[in-house]
Amino acid sequence: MALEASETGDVLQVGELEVRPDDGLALAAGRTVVLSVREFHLLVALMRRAGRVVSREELFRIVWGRALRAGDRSIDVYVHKLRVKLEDALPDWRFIHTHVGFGYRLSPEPSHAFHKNATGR
Amino acid sequence: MALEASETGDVLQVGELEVRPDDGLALAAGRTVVLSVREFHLLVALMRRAGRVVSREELFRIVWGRALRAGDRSIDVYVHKLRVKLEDALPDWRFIHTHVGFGYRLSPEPSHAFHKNATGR
DNA sequence: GCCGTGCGTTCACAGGTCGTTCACGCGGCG
DNA sequence: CGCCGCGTGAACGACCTGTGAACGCACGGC
Repeated sequence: MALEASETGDVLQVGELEVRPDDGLALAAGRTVVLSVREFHLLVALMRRAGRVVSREELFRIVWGRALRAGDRSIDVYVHKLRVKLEDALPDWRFIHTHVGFGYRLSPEPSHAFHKNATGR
Repeated sequence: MALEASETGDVLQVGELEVRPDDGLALAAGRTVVLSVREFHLLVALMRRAGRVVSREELFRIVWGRALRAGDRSIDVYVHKLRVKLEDALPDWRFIHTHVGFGYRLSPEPSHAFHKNATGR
């Protein structure tokens, strides 16, 4: 897996976002972001795979601990909740990008980026 | 920031173009290029055969998983879509070259190169 | 026990994207 | 000229996502 720290007091950081899995703490530019348990686990999972496209299957298995059933939209809903809270905390950045047919990818990008074809969605 | 570790298997690279088949990720000069599933598979297929002329039949079989029917123009359409997005991401380079009657060949060439008759191989 | 609140799941509708197929145009060649 | 191979824009139904809301539940206070 990643060569980032393992479970010992690690601090995940992506852009202005900082998360401490062990402490159940999420910070946006220093200010704490209030998340529910699911939201938090989902964010951690995404941050541990920052920059990569993660399939819904994988995300669901990691966060929910079981296989994703066909038609289950929980992930979409939680991604949305996360987006709302992140956008609320850091309006100028977009973190969770959709790759249609593939999954989601987390990485910091200016929210006003040209919507052409590069680094988006 | 997370280190963009390279723990995944293969990373295809052609010029400024980089593709990670396992992650469903395509990068152009570092910036991610948003592709649909078909576009992505087509690009992967071409990159795995970079520098060689690949027939439509072969490409179709690889990407679509079935035999190319006479009159099917899907390939042309997708090659075009790919060209547009690649040109959009790397305006100074042309990647997909048509070999009339034979197929397509992927290799990086300066877009302003004189169209003589030699450049590729 | 009764009620308010927060959470996680599921619905339903709306909007977007994708993949395929048409239609039209163009240049090369017999 | 007529045909063939290819480029390209558009049309269209199928499929995928975004999103607000409804539900059922667990918990804690009163």
